[in-house]
Amino acid sequence: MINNRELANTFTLIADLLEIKGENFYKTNAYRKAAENLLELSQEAHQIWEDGELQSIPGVGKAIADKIDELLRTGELEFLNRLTAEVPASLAEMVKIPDLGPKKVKLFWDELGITTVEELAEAAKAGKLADLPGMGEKSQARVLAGIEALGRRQTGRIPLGDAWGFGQSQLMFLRALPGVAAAEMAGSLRRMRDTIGDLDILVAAEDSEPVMEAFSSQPNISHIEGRGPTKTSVEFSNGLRAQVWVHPPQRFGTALQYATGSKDHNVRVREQALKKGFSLSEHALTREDGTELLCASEEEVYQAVGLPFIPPELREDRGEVQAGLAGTLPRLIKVANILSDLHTHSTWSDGRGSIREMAEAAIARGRKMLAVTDHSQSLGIGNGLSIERLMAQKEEINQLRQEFQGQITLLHGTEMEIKADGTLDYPDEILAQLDIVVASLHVAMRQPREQVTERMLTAIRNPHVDIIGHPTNRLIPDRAGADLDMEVIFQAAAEHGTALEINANPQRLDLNDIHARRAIELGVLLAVDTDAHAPEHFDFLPFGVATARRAWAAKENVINTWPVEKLLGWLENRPHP
DNA sequence: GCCGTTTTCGGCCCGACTGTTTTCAGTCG
Repeated sequence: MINNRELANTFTLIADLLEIKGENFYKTNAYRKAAENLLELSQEAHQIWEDGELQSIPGVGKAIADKIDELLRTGELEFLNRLTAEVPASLAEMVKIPDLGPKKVKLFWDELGITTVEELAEAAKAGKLADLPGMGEKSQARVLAGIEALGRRQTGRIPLGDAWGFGQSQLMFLRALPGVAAAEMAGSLRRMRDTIGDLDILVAAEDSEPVMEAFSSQPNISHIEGRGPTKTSVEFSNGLRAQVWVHPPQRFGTALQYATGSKDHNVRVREQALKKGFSLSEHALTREDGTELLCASEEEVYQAVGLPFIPPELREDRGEVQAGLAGTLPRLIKVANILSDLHTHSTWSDGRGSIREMAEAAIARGRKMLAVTDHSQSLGIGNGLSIERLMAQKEEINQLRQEFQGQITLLHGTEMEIKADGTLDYPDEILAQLDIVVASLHVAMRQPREQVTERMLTAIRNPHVDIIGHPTNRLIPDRAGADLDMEVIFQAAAEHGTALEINANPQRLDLNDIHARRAIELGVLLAVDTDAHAPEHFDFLPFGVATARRAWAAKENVINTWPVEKLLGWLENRPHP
């Protein structure tokens, strides 16, 4: 069955080819928008199709719904076949080259018959591009540079955790420059997406030139892609690209709002601004008579267009503007609300810290409760605990519990394997002796959807299992998660009162934002845990909380925010229908 | 092609930077 990604790729291809053909911008944009929305669905499109509800997908009207229907029924699309007969599909590869768009690609195709990236590189090297209308020596050189850059950038988006540290160091560098009043991260890093395309940084300064000069003179920059008074784009030698904007402090609010995006959110906000009689740009809110309303803070921007402040994590055009207008935005969970970490490891299995060290690290970060959940016996690679070792561990925790009394509550638990054959790794009578049970999938992830989903349901239905750890077991950026029927998982978790984890490790962030949001809608409780394997891993927490915020989670949706007594009561007497 | 508490037809955000141009087109975010 064709999945959402394949559908999205098909519509993106259609958009690219129509654009090269010179089709109306709004029509091509409609295909792109539909593709993006397909990727944001929490369910598979074919399930929606079976219910006959395709047009309930945002951006999908009759024409696109018919095309999805044809693709799902036949695996083919007559419209696309006719289109590729007219415009070679390989041209879509060429528009991915930086600084090349549909107009230039069409020019090379019309004038020189070029249909592939290889032919384009040859033509550029042979000097055939420079004489074309609108082209010149510099543009020809840019084409070659773009093809090289395309090769370098094949790695695509980078994990949030990797971009975070680099972004912070850039912020510190900029904030230390003379004349800089403020510097803030913007773009997808500020919105805390799980992967980051490039860094967007906003600087407040009266005089932009010295800032741009200092920024683009850093030794680890491999080349400067653009350099103007308000915007500079560079590529660092590690392959990461960054853009820096400089605006005067009194315009910082509009500029930060603009640079944070997302693009779709900004379109929505600007529509709202127009209704209030303003044209909104990064510089100001401009009235129809041309006078400007300057905003030093984002709060002022949102207020002026009639909206409450919208937290960056929500700015994805997933209904946040509408909710803001209706006054139904959630009160988002905060890092400071988290009292417990319910999924951590120690040297008993594959952790790098003793239980004592982990407890001390948790106390230092203000946690009130810590669950020690080492791996279970069948996970050999993780030094999983036999029943004998599990019981010995209980002794150690009982002793430490006395020692840490009044500082932190220690729980004895397990991260239990959901085994390949669908059974669980400890018998129920052992699980009954533990304070908390996290059940996770690590092996046989490539089983067919029905089989792996059924394994997960076995764990969810077990009355001793409290939390499902990193439900899909994806790894960012390389490993897709197991092919689970998430809708069925969520319904079962809601029914049995089993919490689903948002694993805060930036390589995991699993559940992701979209799945977690759907889970909340269906009444599922979430657990935000670090899965710490070392004391410093407790610092992953903000990534997990950010993912929960992106899922529109309020404090009460996340069991880690509950007071210790309430959470202990839940673990003890969880309703098990 | 999609969409609607100002619309079922007529809209659909706004600007920076570059290169090739003497006023603008293309690309990008």
